[in-house]
Amino acid sequence: MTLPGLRERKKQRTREALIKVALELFTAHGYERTTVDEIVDTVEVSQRTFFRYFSSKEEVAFAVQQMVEERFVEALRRRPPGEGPFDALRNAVLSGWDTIGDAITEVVPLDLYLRTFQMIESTPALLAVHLRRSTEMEETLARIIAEREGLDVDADPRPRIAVAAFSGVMRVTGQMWGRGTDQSLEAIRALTEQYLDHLGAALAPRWRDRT
Amino acid sequence: MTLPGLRERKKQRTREALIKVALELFTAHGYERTTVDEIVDTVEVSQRTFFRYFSSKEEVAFAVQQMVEERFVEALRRRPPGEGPFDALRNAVLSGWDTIGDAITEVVPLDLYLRTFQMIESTPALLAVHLRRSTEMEETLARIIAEREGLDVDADPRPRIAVAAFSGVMRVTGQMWGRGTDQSLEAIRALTEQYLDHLGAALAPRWRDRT
DNA sequence: GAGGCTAGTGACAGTCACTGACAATTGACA
DNA sequence: TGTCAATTGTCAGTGACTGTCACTAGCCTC
Repeated sequence: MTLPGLRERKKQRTREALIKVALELFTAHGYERTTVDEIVDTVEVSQRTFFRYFSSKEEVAFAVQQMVEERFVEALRRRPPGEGPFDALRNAVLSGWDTIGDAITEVVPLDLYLRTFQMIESTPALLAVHLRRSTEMEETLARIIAEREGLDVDADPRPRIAVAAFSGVMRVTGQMWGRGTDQSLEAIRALTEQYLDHLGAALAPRWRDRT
Repeated sequence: MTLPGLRERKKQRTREALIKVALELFTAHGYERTTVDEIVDTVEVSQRTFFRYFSSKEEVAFAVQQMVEERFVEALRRRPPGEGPFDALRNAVLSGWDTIGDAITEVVPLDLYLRTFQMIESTPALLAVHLRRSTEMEETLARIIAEREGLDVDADPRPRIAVAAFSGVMRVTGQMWGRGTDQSLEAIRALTEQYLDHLGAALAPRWRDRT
Protein backbone atom coordinates (compact mmCIF):
# COMPACT_ATOMS: atom_id res chain seq x y z
CA MET A 1 0.00 0.00 0.00
CA THR A 2 1.44 3.32 -1.15
CA LEU A 3 0.81 6.62 0.54
CA PRO A 4 -1.92 8.55 -1.21
CA GLY A 5 -0.41 11.30 -3.37
CA LEU A 6 -1.12 15.01 -3.17
CA ARG A 7 -3.85 14.73 -5.76
CA GLU A 8 -5.67 12.08 -3.75
CA ARG A 9 -5.37 14.01 -0.49
CA LYS A 10 -6.67 17.15 -2.13
CA LYS A 11 -9.71 15.29 -3.38
CA GLN A 12 -10.34 13.91 0.08
CA ARG A 13 -10.11 17.38 1.60
CA THR A 14 -12.51 18.86 -0.95
CA ARG A 15 -14.98 16.07 -0.33
CA GLU A 16 -14.89 16.47 3.43
CA ALA A 17 -15.13 20.24 3.16
CA LEU A 18 -18.21 19.91 0.98
CA ILE A 19 -19.83 17.49 3.43
CA LYS A 20 -19.05 19.60 6.47
CA VAL A 21 -20.17 22.89 4.97
CA ALA A 22 -23.29 21.34 3.48
CA LEU A 23 -24.37 19.76 6.76
CA GLU A 24 -23.69 22.97 8.66
CA LEU A 25 -25.75 25.04 6.24
CA PHE A 26 -28.50 22.43 6.10
CA THR A 27 -28.85 22.18 9.86
CA ALA A 28 -28.56 25.94 10.33
CA HIS A 29 -30.96 27.22 7.66
CA GLY A 30 -32.85 24.11 6.59
CA TYR A 31 -32.25 21.77 3.67
CA GLU A 32 -34.62 23.32 1.17
CA ARG A 33 -33.54 26.85 1.92
CA THR A 34 -29.89 25.99 1.29
CA THR A 35 -28.85 26.14 -2.36
CA VAL A 36 -26.00 24.20 -3.90
CA ASP A 37 -24.53 27.54 -4.95
CA GLU A 38 -24.24 28.61 -1.32
CA ILE A 39 -22.34 25.44 -0.49
CA VAL A 40 -19.89 25.67 -3.39
CA ASP A 41 -19.33 29.40 -2.85
CA THR A 42 -18.31 28.72 0.75
CA VAL A 43 -15.97 25.88 -0.21
CA GLU A 44 -14.80 27.84 -3.27
CA VAL A 45 -15.30 25.21 -5.93
CA SER A 46 -17.54 25.29 -8.97
CA GLN A 47 -21.05 23.83 -8.93
CA ARG A 48 -19.92 21.34 -11.53
CA THR A 49 -17.34 20.00 -9.08
CA PHE A 50 -19.96 19.51 -6.40
CA PHE A 51 -21.96 17.32 -8.76
CA ARG A 52 -18.86 15.31 -9.61
CA TYR A 53 -18.48 14.38 -5.93
CA PHE A 54 -22.19 13.92 -5.20
CA SER A 55 -24.75 12.85 -7.75
CA SER A 56 -27.36 15.07 -6.12
CA LYS A 57 -27.92 17.60 -3.37
CA GLU A 58 -29.57 14.81 -1.40
CA GLU A 59 -26.56 12.54 -1.55
CA VAL A 60 -24.31 14.85 0.43
CA ALA A 61 -26.83 14.81 3.26
CA PHE A 62 -26.38 11.04 3.56
CA ALA A 63 -22.60 10.89 3.30
CA VAL A 64 -22.07 10.22 7.01
CA GLN A 65 -25.15 8.04 7.34
CA GLN A 66 -23.70 5.90 4.56
CA MET A 67 -20.65 5.19 6.70
CA VAL A 68 -22.75 4.27 9.72
CA GLU A 69 -24.76 1.80 7.67
CA GLU A 70 -21.68 0.12 6.28
CA ARG A 71 -20.47 -0.41 9.83
CA PHE A 72 -23.73 -2.03 10.84
CA VAL A 73 -23.57 -4.44 7.94
CA GLU A 74 -20.02 -5.36 8.90
CA ALA A 75 -21.09 -5.89 12.50
CA LEU A 76 -23.82 -8.27 11.37
CA ARG A 77 -21.36 -10.23 9.25
CA ARG A 78 -19.18 -10.70 12.30
CA ARG A 79 -21.91 -12.12 14.54
CA PRO A 80 -21.29 -15.71 15.65
CA PRO A 81 -23.25 -18.20 13.52
CA GLY A 82 -24.81 -19.75 16.60
CA GLU A 83 -27.09 -16.75 17.18
CA GLY A 84 -30.60 -16.87 15.80
CA PRO A 85 -31.45 -14.34 13.04
CA PHE A 86 -33.19 -11.91 15.32
CA ASP A 87 -30.56 -11.98 18.01
CA ALA A 88 -27.84 -11.45 15.42
CA LEU A 89 -29.59 -8.36 14.04
CA ARG A 90 -30.27 -7.04 17.50
CA ASN A 91 -26.74 -7.54 18.78
CA ALA A 92 -25.23 -6.09 15.62
CA VAL A 93 -27.08 -2.79 16.13
CA LEU A 94 -26.41 -2.63 19.83
CA SER A 95 -22.70 -3.36 19.54
CA GLY A 96 -22.55 -0.96 16.61
CA TRP A 97 -23.72 1.99 18.69
CA ASP A 98 -20.80 1.47 21.04
CA THR A 99 -18.04 2.07 18.51
CA ILE A 100 -19.75 4.30 15.97
CA GLY A 101 -19.10 7.56 17.78
CA ASP A 102 -15.35 7.60 17.17
CA ALA A 103 -15.72 6.74 13.51
CA ILE A 104 -18.13 9.62 12.94
CA THR A 105 -16.00 12.16 14.76
CA GLU A 106 -13.20 11.58 12.28
CA VAL A 107 -15.34 13.19 9.60
CA VAL A 108 -17.68 15.64 11.36
CA PRO A 109 -18.38 16.63 14.97
CA LEU A 110 -20.74 14.14 16.58
CA ASP A 111 -23.43 16.70 17.36
CA LEU A 112 -23.46 17.83 13.73
CA TYR A 113 -24.22 14.25 12.74
CA LEU A 114 -26.98 13.95 15.31
CA ARG A 115 -28.54 17.21 14.15
CA THR A 116 -28.26 16.02 10.56
CA PHE A 117 -30.11 12.85 11.46
CA GLN A 118 -32.93 14.87 12.94
CA MET A 119 -33.01 17.12 9.91
CA ILE A 120 -33.36 14.07 7.68
CA GLU A 121 -36.26 12.78 9.77
CA SER A 122 -38.04 16.12 9.63
CA THR A 123 -37.49 17.01 5.97
CA PRO A 124 -40.01 15.17 3.78
CA ALA A 125 -37.77 14.99 0.71
CA LEU A 126 -34.88 13.60 2.75
CA LEU A 127 -37.05 11.27 4.79
CA ALA A 128 -38.23 9.73 1.54
CA VAL A 129 -34.68 9.11 0.38
CA HIS A 130 -33.72 7.81 3.80
CA LEU A 131 -36.48 5.24 3.69
CA ARG A 132 -35.51 4.09 0.21
CA ARG A 133 -31.92 3.72 1.27
CA SER A 134 -33.10 1.70 4.24
CA THR A 135 -34.89 -0.77 2.03
CA GLU A 136 -31.76 -1.15 -0.03
CA MET A 137 -29.91 -2.03 3.15
CA GLU A 138 -32.68 -4.42 4.11
CA GLU A 139 -31.99 -6.40 0.97
CA THR A 140 -28.34 -6.69 2.01
CA LEU A 141 -29.32 -7.75 5.51
CA ALA A 142 -31.77 -10.33 4.22
CA ARG A 143 -29.05 -11.91 2.12
CA ILE A 144 -26.67 -12.10 5.06
CA ILE A 145 -29.35 -13.66 7.26
CA ALA A 146 -30.24 -16.14 4.54
CA GLU A 147 -26.62 -17.14 4.19
CA ARG A 148 -26.23 -17.58 7.95
CA GLU A 149 -29.24 -19.85 8.00
CA GLY A 150 -28.30 -21.68 4.83
CA LEU A 151 -31.41 -20.52 2.95
CA ASP A 152 -32.15 -19.17 -0.52
CA VAL A 153 -33.49 -15.58 -0.21
CA ASP A 154 -35.62 -15.93 -3.29
CA ALA A 155 -37.16 -19.26 -2.36
CA ASP A 156 -37.79 -18.66 1.33
CA PRO A 157 -39.48 -15.36 2.22
CA ARG A 158 -38.59 -15.54 5.91
CA PRO A 159 -35.27 -13.68 5.77
CA ARG A 160 -36.84 -10.69 4.03
CA ILE A 161 -39.87 -10.78 6.30
CA ALA A 162 -37.82 -10.92 9.48
CA VAL A 163 -35.57 -8.12 8.30
CA ALA A 164 -38.56 -6.02 7.23
CA ALA A 165 -40.18 -6.34 10.64
CA PHE A 166 -36.88 -5.65 12.37
CA SER A 167 -36.18 -2.59 10.24
CA GLY A 168 -39.68 -1.29 10.81
CA VAL A 169 -39.02 -1.25 14.51
CA MET A 170 -35.63 0.36 14.00
CA ARG A 171 -37.27 3.09 11.98
CA VAL A 172 -39.81 3.83 14.71
CA THR A 173 -36.90 3.98 17.13
CA GLY A 174 -35.14 6.60 15.02
CA GLN A 175 -38.36 8.58 14.73
CA MET A 176 -39.10 8.54 18.44
CA TRP A 177 -35.54 9.47 19.25
CA GLY A 178 -35.73 12.42 16.87
CA ARG A 179 -38.92 13.67 18.49
CA GLY A 180 -37.73 13.18 22.05
CA THR A 181 -35.70 15.51 24.19
CA ASP A 182 -32.64 13.41 24.98
CA GLN A 183 -30.59 13.64 21.79
CA SER A 184 -27.56 11.62 22.79
CA LEU A 185 -26.02 8.42 21.49
CA GLU A 186 -26.88 6.73 24.78
CA ALA A 187 -30.54 7.62 24.38
CA ILE A 188 -30.83 6.05 20.96
CA ARG A 189 -29.07 2.94 22.20
CA ALA A 190 -31.47 2.57 25.12
CA LEU A 191 -34.51 3.11 22.89
CA THR A 192 -33.25 0.50 20.43
CA GLU A 193 -32.93 -2.05 23.20
CA GLN A 194 -36.30 -1.23 24.67
CA TYR A 195 -38.26 -1.25 21.43
CA LEU A 196 -36.76 -4.45 20.10
CA ASP A 197 -37.80 -6.14 23.34
CA HIS A 198 -41.34 -5.00 22.66
CA LEU A 199 -41.53 -6.58 19.23
CA GLY A 200 -42.31 -10.11 20.37
CA ALA A 201 -44.96 -8.87 22.75
CA ALA A 202 -46.50 -6.57 20.13
CA LEU A 203 -47.18 -9.54 17.91
CA ALA A 204 -49.04 -11.47 20.58
CA PRO A 205 -52.70 -11.89 19.58
CA ARG A 206 -54.21 -9.98 22.48
CA TRP A 207 -52.41 -7.31 24.45
CA ARG A 208 -54.89 -6.74 27.22
CA ASP A 209 -54.52 -10.18 28.79
CA ARG A 210 -50.82 -9.89 29.41
CA THR A 211 -50.15 -6.32 30.40
CA MET B 1 -76.66 18.24 -1.01
CA THR B 2 -76.73 20.21 -4.26
CA LEU B 3 -75.66 18.86 -7.61
CA PRO B 4 -72.17 19.96 -8.49
CA GLY B 5 -72.28 22.86 -10.95
CA LEU B 6 -70.69 22.99 -14.38
CA ARG B 7 -67.56 24.57 -12.96
CA GLU B 8 -67.07 21.75 -10.48
CA ARG B 9 -67.65 19.05 -13.09
CA LYS B 10 -65.18 20.67 -15.45
CA LYS B 11 -62.54 20.66 -12.74
CA GLN B 12 -63.20 17.01 -12.03
CA ARG B 13 -62.82 16.15 -15.71
CA THR B 14 -59.56 18.05 -16.02
CA ARG B 15 -58.20 16.34 -12.94
CA GLU B 16 -59.10 12.87 -14.15
CA ALA B 17 -57.75 13.59 -17.63
CA LEU B 18 -54.45 14.71 -16.14
CA ILE B 19 -54.22 11.56 -14.00
CA LYS B 20 -55.09 9.23 -16.84
CA VAL B 21 -52.77 10.80 -19.39
CA ALA B 22 -49.95 11.06 -16.88
CA LEU B 23 -50.18 7.42 -15.84
CA GLU B 24 -50.38 6.30 -19.45
CA LEU B 25 -47.31 8.28 -20.44
CA PHE B 26 -45.44 7.24 -17.30
CA THR B 27 -46.09 3.53 -17.81
CA ALA B 28 -45.42 3.72 -21.54
CA HIS B 29 -42.20 5.73 -21.63
CA GLY B 30 -41.05 5.76 -18.02
CA TYR B 31 -41.55 8.35 -15.29
CA GLU B 32 -38.30 10.25 -15.69
CA ARG B 33 -38.50 10.37 -19.46
CA THR B 34 -41.98 11.90 -19.34
CA THR B 35 -42.01 15.68 -18.93
CA VAL B 36 -44.83 17.68 -17.41
CA ASP B 37 -45.00 19.58 -20.69
CA GLU B 38 -45.85 16.39 -22.55
CA ILE B 39 -48.70 15.71 -20.14
CA VAL B 40 -50.20 19.19 -20.31
CA ASP B 41 -49.84 19.38 -24.09
CA THR B 42 -51.85 16.17 -24.43
CA VAL B 43 -54.59 17.35 -22.07
CA GLU B 44 -54.35 20.88 -23.53
CA VAL B 45 -53.97 22.87 -20.37
CA SER B 46 -51.10 25.08 -19.27
CA GLN B 47 -48.27 23.82 -17.11
CA ARG B 48 -49.37 26.25 -14.45
CA THR B 49 -52.74 24.51 -14.28
CA PHE B 50 -51.09 21.13 -13.79
CA PHE B 51 -49.28 22.46 -10.74
CA ARG B 52 -52.52 23.88 -9.38
CA TYR B 53 -54.03 20.39 -9.37
CA PHE B 54 -50.90 18.55 -8.22
CA SER B 55 -48.19 20.05 -6.10
CA SER B 56 -45.55 18.06 -7.94
CA LYS B 57 -45.01 15.67 -10.82
CA GLU B 58 -44.74 12.91 -8.23
CA GLU B 59 -48.12 13.60 -6.71
CA VAL B 60 -50.07 12.72 -9.84
CA ALA B 61 -48.42 9.29 -9.82
CA PHE B 62 -49.97 8.58 -6.42
CA ALA B 63 -53.46 9.90 -7.09
CA VAL B 64 -55.03 6.44 -7.37
CA GLN B 65 -52.84 4.92 -4.67
CA GLN B 66 -54.14 7.63 -2.37
CA MET B 67 -57.67 6.36 -2.86
CA VAL B 68 -56.67 2.77 -2.17
CA GLU B 69 -55.01 3.76 1.09
CA GLU B 70 -58.02 5.70 2.28
CA ARG B 71 -60.12 2.59 1.73
CA PHE B 72 -57.78 0.47 3.78
CA VAL B 73 -57.91 2.90 6.67
CA GLU B 74 -61.69 2.84 6.52
CA ALA B 75 -61.68 -0.96 6.48
CA LEU B 76 -59.54 -1.00 9.61
CA ARG B 77 -61.87 1.41 11.36
CA ARG B 78 -64.76 -0.94 10.66
CA ARG B 79 -63.12 -4.05 12.13
CA PRO B 80 -64.95 -5.49 15.17
CA PRO B 81 -63.32 -4.37 18.43
CA GLY B 82 -63.02 -7.97 19.59
CA GLU B 83 -60.22 -8.71 17.13
CA GLY B 84 -56.63 -8.39 18.34
CA PRO B 85 -54.52 -5.67 16.75
CA PHE B 86 -52.73 -7.94 14.36
CA ASP B 87 -55.84 -9.76 13.21
CA ALA B 88 -57.61 -6.48 12.67
CA LEU B 89 -54.80 -5.18 10.44
CA ARG B 90 -54.61 -8.45 8.59
CA ASN B 91 -58.33 -8.75 7.97
CA ALA B 92 -58.61 -5.12 6.93
CA VAL B 93 -56.08 -5.62 4.13
CA LEU B 94 -57.52 -8.91 3.01
CA SER B 95 -61.12 -7.69 2.92
CA GLY B 96 -59.91 -4.53 1.24
CA TRP B 97 -58.49 -6.36 -1.75
CA ASP B 98 -61.91 -7.84 -2.43
CA THR B 99 -63.72 -4.58 -3.07
CA ILE B 100 -60.92 -2.32 -4.22
CA GLY B 101 -61.07 -3.35 -7.86
CA ASP B 102 -64.40 -1.69 -8.61
CA ALA B 103 -63.43 1.55 -6.90
CA ILE B 104 -60.27 1.85 -8.97
CA THR B 105 -61.99 1.12 -12.26
CA GLU B 106 -64.17 4.18 -11.80
CA VAL B 107 -61.10 6.36 -12.26
CA VAL B 108 -58.67 4.39 -14.44
CA PRO B 109 -58.58 0.92 -16.01
CA LEU B 110 -57.45 -1.65 -13.47
CA ASP B 111 -54.44 -2.79 -15.44
CA LEU B 112 -53.22 0.80 -15.74
CA TYR B 113 -53.28 0.99 -11.95
CA LEU B 114 -51.40 -2.28 -11.60
CA ARG B 115 -48.77 -1.15 -14.08
CA THR B 116 -48.50 2.15 -12.24
CA PHE B 117 -47.87 0.30 -9.00
CA GLN B 118 -45.04 -1.62 -10.59
CA MET B 119 -43.62 1.56 -12.06
CA ILE B 120 -43.61 3.13 -8.58
CA GLU B 121 -41.76 0.12 -7.17
CA SER B 122 -39.15 0.23 -9.90
CA THR B 123 -38.54 3.98 -10.09
CA PRO B 124 -36.18 5.07 -7.28
CA ALA B 125 -37.58 8.59 -6.96
CA LEU B 126 -41.16 7.28 -6.75
CA LEU B 127 -40.27 4.39 -4.47
CA ALA B 128 -38.82 6.91 -2.03
CA VAL B 129 -42.03 8.93 -2.01
CA HIS B 130 -44.08 5.77 -1.75
CA LEU B 131 -42.21 4.71 1.37
CA ARG B 132 -42.61 8.10 2.98
CA ARG B 133 -46.31 8.05 2.27
CA SER B 134 -46.46 4.60 3.82
CA THR B 135 -44.97 5.83 7.06
CA GLU B 136 -47.52 8.62 7.15
CA MET B 137 -50.22 5.99 6.87
CA GLU B 138 -48.52 3.95 9.57
CA GLU B 139 -48.99 6.82 11.96
CA THR B 140 -52.71 6.82 11.18
CA LEU B 141 -52.91 3.06 11.64
CA ALA B 142 -51.03 3.20 14.93
CA ARG B 143 -53.52 5.72 16.27
CA ILE B 144 -56.47 3.59 15.26
CA ILE B 145 -54.93 0.52 16.87
CA ALA B 146 -54.14 2.48 20.03
CA GLU B 147 -57.71 3.67 20.23
CA ARG B 148 -59.09 0.15 19.71
CA GLU B 149 -56.93 -1.09 22.56
CA GLY B 150 -57.58 1.91 24.76
CA LEU B 151 -53.92 2.96 24.80
CA ASP B 152 -52.04 6.25 24.45
CA VAL B 153 -49.87 6.12 21.29
CA ASP B 154 -47.28 8.39 22.77
CA ALA B 155 -46.98 6.58 26.07
CA ASP B 156 -47.11 2.98 24.86
CA PRO B 157 -44.81 2.15 21.92
CA ARG B 158 -46.56 -1.12 21.08
CA PRO B 159 -49.09 0.24 18.57
CA ARG B 160 -46.39 1.89 16.48
CA ILE B 161 -44.12 -1.13 16.77
CA ALA B 162 -46.80 -3.59 15.73
CA VAL B 163 -47.84 -1.40 12.80
CA ALA B 164 -44.22 -0.91 11.75
CA ALA B 165 -43.58 -4.65 11.68
CA PHE B 166 -46.86 -5.27 9.88
CA SER B 167 -46.17 -2.57 7.28
CA GLY B 168 -42.69 -3.90 6.73
CA VAL B 169 -44.15 -7.22 5.73
CA MET B 170 -46.75 -5.54 3.52
CA ARG B 171 -43.97 -3.67 1.75
CA VAL B 172 -42.06 -6.86 1.06
CA THR B 173 -45.28 -8.30 -0.28
CA GLY B 174 -45.69 -5.43 -2.72
CA GLN B 175 -42.10 -5.77 -3.80
CA MET B 176 -42.28 -9.52 -4.39
CA TRP B 177 -45.54 -9.12 -6.28
CA GLY B 178 -43.98 -6.49 -8.50
CA ARG B 179 -41.05 -8.74 -9.31
CA GLY B 180 -43.12 -11.85 -9.91
CA THR B 181 -44.87 -12.94 -13.06
CA ASP B 182 -48.50 -13.15 -11.92
CA GLN B 183 -49.60 -9.54 -11.91
CA SER B 184 -53.22 -9.91 -10.90
CA LEU B 185 -55.21 -8.71 -7.92
CA GLU B 186 -55.66 -12.32 -6.85
CA ALA B 187 -51.92 -12.85 -6.78
CA ILE B 188 -51.28 -9.93 -4.48
CA ARG B 189 -54.05 -11.07 -2.19
CA ALA B 190 -52.61 -14.57 -1.95
CA LEU B 191 -49.11 -13.24 -1.27
CA THR B 192 -50.43 -10.96 1.45
CA GLU B 193 -52.09 -13.86 3.20
CA GLN B 194 -49.05 -16.09 2.88
CA TYR B 195 -46.47 -13.56 4.04
CA LEU B 196 -48.45 -12.37 7.04
CA ASP B 197 -48.72 -15.98 8.16
CA HIS B 198 -44.94 -16.16 8.05
CA LEU B 199 -44.40 -13.20 10.34
CA GLY B 200 -44.93 -15.01 13.61
CA ALA B 201 -42.69 -17.85 12.53
CA ALA B 202 -39.99 -15.48 11.27
CA LEU B 203 -39.67 -13.98 14.73
CA ALA B 204 -39.10 -17.33 16.40
CA PRO B 205 -35.59 -17.46 17.86
CA ARG B 206 -34.32 -20.34 15.75
CA TRP B 207 -35.70 -21.29 12.37
CA ARG B 208 -33.88 -24.54 11.76
CA ASP B 209 -35.59 -26.46 14.54
CA ARG B 210 -39.08 -25.96 13.24
CA THR B 211 -38.88 -26.04 9.46
C1' DG C 1 -81.00 38.65 -18.76
C1' DA C 2 -77.48 42.33 -17.88
C1' DG C 3 -73.84 43.13 -15.06
C1' DG C 4 -70.78 42.46 -11.24
C1' DC C 5 -68.18 39.00 -8.59
C1' DT C 6 -64.86 35.48 -8.26
C1' DA C 7 -62.87 30.88 -9.16
C1' DG C 8 -60.06 29.07 -12.42
C1' DT C 9 -56.79 29.55 -16.24
C1' DG C 10 -52.96 31.15 -19.25
C1' DA C 11 -48.81 33.74 -20.27
C1' DC C 12 -44.47 35.14 -18.71
C1' DA C 13 -40.43 35.67 -16.18
C1' DG C 14 -37.51 33.79 -12.83
C1' DT C 15 -35.16 30.25 -9.53
C1' DC C 16 -32.88 26.03 -8.67
C1' DA C 17 -31.16 21.27 -9.42
C1' DC C 18 -28.75 18.96 -12.65
C1' DT C 19 -26.18 17.61 -17.31
C1' DG C 20 -23.14 17.56 -21.52
C1' DA C 21 -19.32 19.49 -23.90
C1' DC C 22 -15.11 21.52 -24.10
C1' DA C 23 -11.33 24.25 -22.47
C1' DA C 24 -7.96 25.18 -18.78
C1' DT C 25 -5.21 23.60 -15.07
C1' DT C 26 -2.31 20.82 -12.32
C1' DG C 27 -0.40 16.56 -10.08
C1' DA C 28 2.19 12.39 -11.68
C1' DC C 29 5.82 10.31 -13.74
C1' DA C 30 9.14 9.19 -17.31
C1' DT D 1 11.48 19.44 -17.97
C1' DG D 2 8.05 18.00 -20.82
C1' DT D 3 4.24 15.00 -21.64
C1' DC D 4 0.14 12.58 -20.16
C1' DA D 5 -4.01 12.12 -17.68
C1' DA D 6 -6.88 13.36 -13.98
C1' DT D 7 -9.41 17.17 -12.10
C1' DT D 8 -11.65 21.35 -12.34
C1' DG D 9 -13.99 25.44 -14.35
C1' DT D 10 -16.97 27.71 -17.83
C1' DC D 11 -20.92 27.90 -20.46
C1' DA D 12 -25.12 26.79 -22.37
C1' DG D 13 -29.15 24.20 -21.87
C1' DT D 14 -33.21 21.32 -19.81
C1' DG D 15 -36.86 20.41 -16.69
C1' DA D 16 -39.46 21.03 -12.32
C1' DC D 17 -41.57 24.43 -9.91
C1' DT D 18 -43.25 29.39 -8.22
C1' DG D 19 -44.99 34.26 -8.15
C1' DT D 20 -47.49 37.65 -10.57
C1' DC D 21 -50.90 39.55 -13.24
C1' DA D 22 -54.16 39.83 -16.78
C1' DC D 23 -58.11 37.39 -18.67
C1' DT D 24 -62.00 34.29 -19.20
C1' DA D 25 -66.10 32.04 -17.90
C1' DG D 26 -69.41 30.07 -14.48
C1' DC D 27 -72.35 31.97 -10.90
C1' DC D 28 -75.40 34.90 -8.53
C1' DT D 29 -78.11 39.03 -7.77
C1' DC D 30 -81.28 42.45 -9.01
